[in-house]
Amino acid sequence: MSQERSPQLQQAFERLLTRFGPQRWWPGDSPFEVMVGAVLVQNTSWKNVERALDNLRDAGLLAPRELYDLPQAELEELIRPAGYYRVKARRLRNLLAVLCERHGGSLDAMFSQDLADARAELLAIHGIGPETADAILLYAGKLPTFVVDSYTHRVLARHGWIGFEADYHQLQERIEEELPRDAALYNEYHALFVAVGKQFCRKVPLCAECPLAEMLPPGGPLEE
DNA sequence: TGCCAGGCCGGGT
DNA sequence: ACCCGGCATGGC
Repeated sequence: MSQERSPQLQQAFERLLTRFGPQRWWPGDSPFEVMVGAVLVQNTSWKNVERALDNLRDAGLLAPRELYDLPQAELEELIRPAGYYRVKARRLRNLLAVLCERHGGSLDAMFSQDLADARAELLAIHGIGPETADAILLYAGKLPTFVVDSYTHRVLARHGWIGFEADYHQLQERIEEELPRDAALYNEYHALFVAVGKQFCRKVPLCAECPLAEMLPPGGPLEE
């Protein structure tokens, strides 16, 4: 019954936090900006997203109604630096339609539902997948859902904490069952996974200087 | 120069 | 169920 839970993820969190310090994610001045950024950053570097957000901010469009009223062609031009600008304009408008037409443009209204309901609502939007939905819920809504990304997957799998074949849901369950259900912790931890991933998982996988190197299984990182 | 980045969708087998 | 291509810009 009281099954013993190994504290590996908690230990990894401590190490990453010690090494990298608080990440203060998500960059953005308002929850709405965070929400927009979550769509724009899909498979894209944050640097490019910043340009797009700057354009929107300079145009005074970082508000639900203002952005939703903008013609799609103009939206496309403004977010162009973020890449995939035609798809993303469509995806943003799909999201804005739900936000504006179902919740009167109020993020608070959208996030005051049960987490499961809010998540389902986001996932039903064309162009919003699990990672984008969770990023919006956690970073814009402060709701406790863990954001899984490719770095998270690699780190956990290479340490043997989960199989490489694990899908998004399995990873999320595995992580959430081992950590206290705490939005601030999830927030920091996801950002730390990205930090360690960028530095150590890109070219040289989990090299000796990786703060998690000592937690690797005997024989080193597992291969895919 | 080529490859990649904080995904997601649709079509083919 | 699986695999794969499309989507696009900017940085290294």
